[in-house]
Amino acid sequence: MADIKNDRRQEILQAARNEFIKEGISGARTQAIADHIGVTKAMIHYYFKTKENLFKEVFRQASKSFIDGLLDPLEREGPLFKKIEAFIDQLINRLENNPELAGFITNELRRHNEITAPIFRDACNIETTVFARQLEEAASDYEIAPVTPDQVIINIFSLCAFPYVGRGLLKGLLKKQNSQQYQSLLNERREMVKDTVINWLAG
Amino acid sequence: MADIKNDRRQEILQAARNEFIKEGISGARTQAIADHIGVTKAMIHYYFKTKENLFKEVFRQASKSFIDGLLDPLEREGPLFKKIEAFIDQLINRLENNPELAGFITNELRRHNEITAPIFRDACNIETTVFARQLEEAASDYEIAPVTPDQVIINIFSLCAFPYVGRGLLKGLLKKQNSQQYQSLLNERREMVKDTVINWLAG
DNA sequence: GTCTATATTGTGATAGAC
DNA sequence: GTCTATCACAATATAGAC
Repeated sequence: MADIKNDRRQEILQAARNEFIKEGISGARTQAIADHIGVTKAMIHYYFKTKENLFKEVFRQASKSFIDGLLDPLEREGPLFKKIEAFIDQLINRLENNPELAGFITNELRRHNEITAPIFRDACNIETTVFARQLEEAASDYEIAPVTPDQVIINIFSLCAFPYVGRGLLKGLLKKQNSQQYQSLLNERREMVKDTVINWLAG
Repeated sequence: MADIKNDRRQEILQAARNEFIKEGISGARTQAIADHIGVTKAMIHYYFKTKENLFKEVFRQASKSFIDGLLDPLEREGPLFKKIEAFIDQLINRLENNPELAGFITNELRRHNEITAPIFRDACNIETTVFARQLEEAASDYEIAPVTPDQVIINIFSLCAFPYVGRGLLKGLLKKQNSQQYQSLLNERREMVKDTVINWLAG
């Protein structure tokens, strides 16, 4: 039946997602994916033809799940600073729920840009027009310093995502061998990132 | 002679550095390293025994070159905000001079933590006692908000490094297909990062 | 020190039986 | 749809000649 066929396909995709996120496309092994759900490599070929096809599908879904709706809080009606806080909350929630996802996406974009950039670009089919206009108005009313939406988004993403993507680097630099020590630093950051961004804008 | 032996060793290390930074340990090929300097793979075995040994040596040098002296501006005498600005300048200089280095280190730490974390920890043999004391004094004099040195360093690293490590992600998100457009965003950031950090501390 | 040649294992892909 | 068996080749490691 079509349902059985679809189930098996989904099962492979799920196992592939785990393997690719953990190992990257270069380190991932089709054998490991097959083993994990108790089928043979031939099944992967049957449903996806090649490892690269399977990777592309995983990367597409990973990108979509990370990006979809991410900027929505900025596009709703409401006061500027409230919206920024809601956006930061949502971004940190996503990072917290899937701590490896952002690192996977950034790294595969770095190492295999040819393959991944078009897929990621496609997933980033989102708008920021409301937010851009609101920033401009606030700046011309002298409520905030004159900044571009691009730099606001870079700042917020950097402050939120790097502690996850660069976790190992920061743990070494700050000498936090204990993971709980580092996690409590992360917990403190939610309000701290909001302060950092708002203070910067409010000047 | 010992010098010739040492030269060839260095030559292999240099080629390996390029290959490993570009491909990571999983994607790197010993054949590619050998080809690049016109020797055979047997040479690599002669000087380093295994690919993993060679990688460890490359990662050790990469970590040291990134970390050594990095926090020095914070440990010198002088006013707090000047020191922070000098630190940000130096960090961005290093990222600019070697845009792939931070991404390499963060990713190998994520993917091969068992191997890399001890090496990186060893490279991070640095002090921040002067800076920590200065932050504490400024906070008790109400010159700045009460913050820990750890969070200051996380904020600065995030704001400086993520635009390089997560370049592909941000380019997609901001729809900058043109690399020059993205580079000019990076150029604007040097002063902007300083503002962001100082405004946050000054409250 | 450096190379050629080869051992050994791993890895993605696929043909063909059921 | 699923498996067994196998191909073709890539990759690291290494022995042995020079």
